[in-house]
Amino acid sequence: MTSPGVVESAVTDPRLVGERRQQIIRAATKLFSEQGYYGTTIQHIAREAGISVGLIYQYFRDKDDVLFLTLKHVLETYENEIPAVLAGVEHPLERLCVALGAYCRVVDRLRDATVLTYRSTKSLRADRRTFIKEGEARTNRLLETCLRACISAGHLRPVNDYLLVYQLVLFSHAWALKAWALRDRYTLDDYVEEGIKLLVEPYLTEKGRAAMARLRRKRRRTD
Amino acid sequence: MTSPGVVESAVTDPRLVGERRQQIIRAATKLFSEQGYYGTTIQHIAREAGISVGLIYQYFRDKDDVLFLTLKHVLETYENEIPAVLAGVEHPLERLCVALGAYCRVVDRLRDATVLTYRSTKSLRADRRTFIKEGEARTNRLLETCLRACISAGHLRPVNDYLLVYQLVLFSHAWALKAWALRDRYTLDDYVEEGIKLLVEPYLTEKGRAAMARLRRKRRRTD
Amino acid sequence: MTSPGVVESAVTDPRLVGERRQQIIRAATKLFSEQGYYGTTIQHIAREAGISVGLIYQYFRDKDDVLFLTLKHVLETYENEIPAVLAGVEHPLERLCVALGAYCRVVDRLRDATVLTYRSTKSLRADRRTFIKEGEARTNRLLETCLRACISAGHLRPVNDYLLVYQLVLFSHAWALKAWALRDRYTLDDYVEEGIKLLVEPYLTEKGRAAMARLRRKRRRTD
Amino acid sequence: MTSPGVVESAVTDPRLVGERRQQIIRAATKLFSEQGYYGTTIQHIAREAGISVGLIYQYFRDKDDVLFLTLKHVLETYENEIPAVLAGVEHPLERLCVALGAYCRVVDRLRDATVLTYRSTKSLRADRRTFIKEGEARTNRLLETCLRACISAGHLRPVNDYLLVYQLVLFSHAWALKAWALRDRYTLDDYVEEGIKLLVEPYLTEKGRAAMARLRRKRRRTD
DNA sequence: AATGAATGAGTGTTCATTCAT
DNA sequence: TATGAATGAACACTCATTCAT
Repeated sequence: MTSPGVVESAVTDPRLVGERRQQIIRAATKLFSEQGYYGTTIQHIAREAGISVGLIYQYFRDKDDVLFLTLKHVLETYENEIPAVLAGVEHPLERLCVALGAYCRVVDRLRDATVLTYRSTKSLRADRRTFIKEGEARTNRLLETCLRACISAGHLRPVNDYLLVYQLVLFSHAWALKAWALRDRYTLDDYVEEGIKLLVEPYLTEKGRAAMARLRRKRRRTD
Repeated sequence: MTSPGVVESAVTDPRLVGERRQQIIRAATKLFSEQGYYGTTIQHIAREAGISVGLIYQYFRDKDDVLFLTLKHVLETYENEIPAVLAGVEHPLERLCVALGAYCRVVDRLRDATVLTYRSTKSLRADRRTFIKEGEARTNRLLETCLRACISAGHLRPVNDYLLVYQLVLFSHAWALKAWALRDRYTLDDYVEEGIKLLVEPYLTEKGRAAMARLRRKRRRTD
Repeated sequence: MTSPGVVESAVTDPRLVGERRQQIIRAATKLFSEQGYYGTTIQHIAREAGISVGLIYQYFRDKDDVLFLTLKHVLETYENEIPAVLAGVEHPLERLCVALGAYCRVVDRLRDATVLTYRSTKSLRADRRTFIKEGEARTNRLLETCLRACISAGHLRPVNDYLLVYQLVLFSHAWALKAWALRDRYTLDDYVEEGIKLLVEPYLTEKGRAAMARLRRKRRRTD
Repeated sequence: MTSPGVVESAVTDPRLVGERRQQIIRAATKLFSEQGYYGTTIQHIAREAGISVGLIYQYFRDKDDVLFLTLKHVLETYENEIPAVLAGVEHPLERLCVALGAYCRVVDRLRDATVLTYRSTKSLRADRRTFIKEGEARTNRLLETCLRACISAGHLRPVNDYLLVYQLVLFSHAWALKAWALRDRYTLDDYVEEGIKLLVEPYLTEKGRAAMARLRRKRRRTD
């Protein structure tokens, strides 16, 4: 059959395909996030996007397709945004902290869509569910790389990096998943700061602690 | 009108009500977990439970009711199990570790239902959603109490207990949420052990480290 | 099959059959009248009658049976009540007026059930519908006899007695059918009085007018 | 929220809305009349109308809506037809007789729907029931106006016009309600003629009788 | 004779998908 | 390309009826 990651369209002009899909996915993300996959109808999406029902079926094969591209879009945002923010940052510890901050900020921006990831992945066809999970794993690896660099450089003592990455990811996701319990107590920046204190600092080596202090001073100057 | 946590039944015999409800919830938990709330029909549940469709409506007002009691059952398992396991355990650090282990073990046992909590809470009526969230908060407080006792006793250095509890909870939930990524690499016991290393040990004080070592020796003897 | 007017029962004791049926019909009449045939469930009737669902099926074959006996009961009330009131009344004009008054009074007492007659007769099986219509015709004939006696005696000029009987019946039924429009403007007694002015007096002969005046005076004395 | 008399449609083209609704109401009127509201399923209506089930829900919110518009259609026919027939008729007595004839003719044409009015009004939501009753009152007023004009002009002696109007209305409705007892004995025209003899002529004044005779002669000439 | 738990066919309604224009 | 009216399979829920106790 078709490969799991590709969605075919009846329309040939690739420029138009891109535009229309973006338009539809924007609407779908909003509605799926607010009312869930099953609470959102194709007719809702069409109205929200300002187009006709039939047109959606020119750009997506079925509703599953729309959900899939919606979730894929969230993952792609992670995969684009985090490396973009890391570009130019050299110091391993700084890279780790910046990556965590970037992750949390994307979660904040796509809050509803992040929740959607937890709620609706199982609504997908099996092969696409796998595809989405692989995307998630790829994002984790971005953090894993940063974490390992810190360990190699001796800033962090050897820890179970595999599980610690998950804790960092869950910490970020929690900003969306447990928004009702967190947003009243922390600003986003404070939350990231607390995350570093909780999930990075305890594992710092002597060297790491010194490096961290320097980074803190530097940051304070540039602010 | 009705308080959110109570579900009425057309059947009067309380013994029968208890039995039938359990029978239905068992079936519903299985199916909701496998196929989600909307992917599961009342017909499915009836067939799985070995009863007729109509009978479900003698014990639950509607499908929402079935989901609600299913989720409530998960929460009640936490709230019963964890205190039961803690009974008789004295040392603050041991209580914390035992609580984490108990939490993970309940998650392991109700793995599908735990995932269901994340997927389907939003499908509930608003007041019941709140009710479920409060149940979750109550469970968190069980861990929070253990954690604070450790800090008061000087075994753990002062940390952001509110967030650390969330990390411990997420760590436990991850055993269900990310089962596909974890169950190949860890047994449940190892996973708990790693959790302690990752989310408890780093915050130990000098005193805490000594106490922990003693506990470890004691445990090795009793095993 | 069974003859249309007979309803069989699984219970043999005829005394019990009579009592239970009355108990059930009382409940059914109330509920059918308030919520209509389809808006009333057998479970409602059982609760209202203070018995179990199963018991109803010991005394009636099905729901249709219950409706049938309910409607039959209304007709029988007419057929018993009107002759009872007429007994001993001699003068043809007085008999006509008394009959109309009795009819209206029964309608008033069985107001809801009378409306039910209009609403639900069609819900019956065909043969029973006919049976009910014949009962209605029988009641009409009671009035028809009174009316014809007045004409024969020269109190009323020859009129279309067949249609005038219908007008008298409709006038009585209107007290139930259009209650919302009539009960604010008239007491039951006034309504009957107006009915006589409207549907009897205009057809009086010279002789009839004299007789009517005498009757009026007589009645005033006895009041 | 929505005013009780308006029914919204998902379809925008007003021409189509009109056509489809008429098509559906025609089918519904037939079936509701034959089998009653609860005996008729949406599937039946769809098949009778030659369309799909879903389409009905594009033009009506629910089954209640279909019944409501069906009943409303009957009332509107009265309110349109009677004034139309009266247009150009000058003489008060002629107007009254023409109005009664028009009323009976509409009842004849919408016979089943008229019975439906009696059977199913209670199946409507409360606010709509009121709406329908008001429509009925409006139709009554058409007759009331004719009747009062006759009294003012001295053609009819003073009578209880409020109740006489009801008798005229019931007389017309009886053509539908008691069709089984009337249609074998009268043609529609004869029935109307008998109605005039029964419910108009007895109340004529001397002047009225003379006028009536002239009208009769005139009519015989034009026929 | 009496109970009420259990059944399951049948109903109103929704909504993904199609297709004539 | 784009529209939106039309379709009909599928679902939650009801309730007359049965039957074991």
